Amino acid sequence: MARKRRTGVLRPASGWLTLRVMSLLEVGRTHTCGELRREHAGASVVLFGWVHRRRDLGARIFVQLRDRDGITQLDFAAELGEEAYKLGDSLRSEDCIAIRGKVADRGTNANTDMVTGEIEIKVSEVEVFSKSQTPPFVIADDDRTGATENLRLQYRYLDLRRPVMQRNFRVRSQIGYYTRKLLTEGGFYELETPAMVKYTPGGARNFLVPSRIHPGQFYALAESPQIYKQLFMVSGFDKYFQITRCFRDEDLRNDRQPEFTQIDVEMSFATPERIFEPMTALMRTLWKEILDVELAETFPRMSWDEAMARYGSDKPDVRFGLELQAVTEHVRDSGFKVFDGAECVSGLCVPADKAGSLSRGAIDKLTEFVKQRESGGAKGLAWTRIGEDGSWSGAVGKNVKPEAQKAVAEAMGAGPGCVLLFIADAWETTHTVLCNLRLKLRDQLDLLAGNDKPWQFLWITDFPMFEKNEAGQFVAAHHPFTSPHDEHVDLLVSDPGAVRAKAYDLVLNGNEIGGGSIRIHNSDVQAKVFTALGLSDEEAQFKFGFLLEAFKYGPPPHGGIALGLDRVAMLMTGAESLRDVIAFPKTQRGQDLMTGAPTIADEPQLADLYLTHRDIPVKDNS
RNA sequence: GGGAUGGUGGUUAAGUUGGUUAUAACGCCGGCCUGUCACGCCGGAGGUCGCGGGUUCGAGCCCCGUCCGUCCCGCCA
Repeated sequence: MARKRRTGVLRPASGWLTLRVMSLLEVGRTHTCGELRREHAGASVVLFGWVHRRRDLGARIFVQLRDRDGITQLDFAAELGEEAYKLGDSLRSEDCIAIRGKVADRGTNANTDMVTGEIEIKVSEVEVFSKSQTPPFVIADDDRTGATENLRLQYRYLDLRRPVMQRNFRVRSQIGYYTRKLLTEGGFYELETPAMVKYTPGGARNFLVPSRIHPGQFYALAESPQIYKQLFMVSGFDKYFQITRCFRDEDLRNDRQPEFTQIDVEMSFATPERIFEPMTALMRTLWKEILDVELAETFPRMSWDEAMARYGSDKPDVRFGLELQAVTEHVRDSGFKVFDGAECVSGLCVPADKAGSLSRGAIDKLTEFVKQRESGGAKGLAWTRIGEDGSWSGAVGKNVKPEAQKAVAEAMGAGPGCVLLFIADAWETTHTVLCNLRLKLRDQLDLLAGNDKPWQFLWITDFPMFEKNEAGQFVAAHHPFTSPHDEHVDLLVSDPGAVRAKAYDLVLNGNEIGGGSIRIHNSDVQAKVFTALGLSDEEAQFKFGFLLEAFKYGPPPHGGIALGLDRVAMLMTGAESLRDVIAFPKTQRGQDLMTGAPTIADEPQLADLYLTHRDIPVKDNS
């Protein structure tokens, strides 16, 4: 039923009276708090916002008024408006108000630290929309809020008022906008897929949703739209994208939330290069439009094998050198026991101009570092410093034969003043540890100093098709529909570990921001992959029968990619945590501190779902 | 599941070897102040030291358990 607007009823016929009665809310704001400049001087304006700070000088009160676009200084004084001044005197932090006043040029008194610092508003009229309790923490205009994350999450709506957070979510909004614009204009359909899907064991742990209508049965929240988007290709939609929520019930990290957002893309008749093209364009558009940064026209490609060999990582930070140098061949029979018995010996050469700060004590600390389990757990760190005369110091120098020293120095490009750091261990351990050591030295030795290319995108290609789980069985490295390279199909049976896939990741400054693959559309190849994975026909039918059935009806060759929107937002904003670009994130233990979720469901609800719970550990919530 | 680290007025932190009345800054409240901009000056209020147990003449501090935050490993594209 239509309701009569109250102001409509009250509003008298005559114009001047209307002005006096109308609330400032009805008048509407003329500007935001971020846009007034010197050229607006003299204008009469209405601003809405929150009281950011108040500086009471007695007969003159300055108030910083804040909205999402900025902060503008208000000036209250009795000569500007008696009533306004009285109200200004009563204002407190975070009151929500409207003001009317005249823009004044601050002249030589301007605050050059503020974009609106050239002007202030001489306030003649104030309307207090609502008063605020003293907030539990100060809404600081930068990162100095001081409040612990615990408290910030509990009062998330206040935390989000902070200008830095407002900026983060502006960027996030723009990422969505430009993604939709570019991909839609590029011929992609934005299509939706279900969040509640069939439960398929394997891969990430699923959140389960009990079915009321089907007692004892469950949906799963989608880990990703993977299978549905492939079915879209069977349906002939040709190019699809979606900005979609995904759910994974795995333990959280700084850059991992239980629900997160993907830019999900799939294309028919795809090759890896044909996927890279629109994704590169997308990154270029985002960086140009949002950060005004011109990215390279194409991003370099590097095979997984090369990335592992040169950086020990499938998501290398290529903003600096310090690459891994394999020296296993050169130190075979070197005379040094540590090297001779090892499966793989590899090292880093810290150049002379950076090696100065690597004192004996600093290297001892690095030795401790490489031994830690989270660094990869090497047995130790062999090292040597090369003297002016080319001699090697320490145990490595003493034990490694001169001809081996020469060969190693040559291979590593090492000269006087360099420090060489070696790990001798199993292949995987050596590479993992050196990767971690390399990143540690990046920070410790400030190796990014003077870096003139702050955004280094990289495509990592040709991932292994399979990896081994702890039981030694092959499991899909990506997912079981990933296509192997055509020339590797025969290896699926003879040597699965050697098979490389048409799978790729997009890496930015050492962060994986997306990944995808060309999918299998040939049932013979699919069958071989299932066999290599130890999946019987029955199991495959049970898990993916509907997809295999669909693939009997002329599936196009297709492939796609998924980008982590949250991670992209985190990198673009410089946020330190995913939580700073997700409006209402969960804590590391998966709780929402503001609402208290998750909570225990009551019995009637559980009964509806035919659920009973087992003994629940009683929590002491103090 | 494991490791590390933190929890002390509203907030952020200090708190020595276990010892008298638990400090400080910011915030808050009151007063003064007409050019501040993290305004300034004067005064004031505000504490179950996360929770439970133990050791002790005595615990913020030591021990055990537990809850919560953060980071990492396992796990996870």
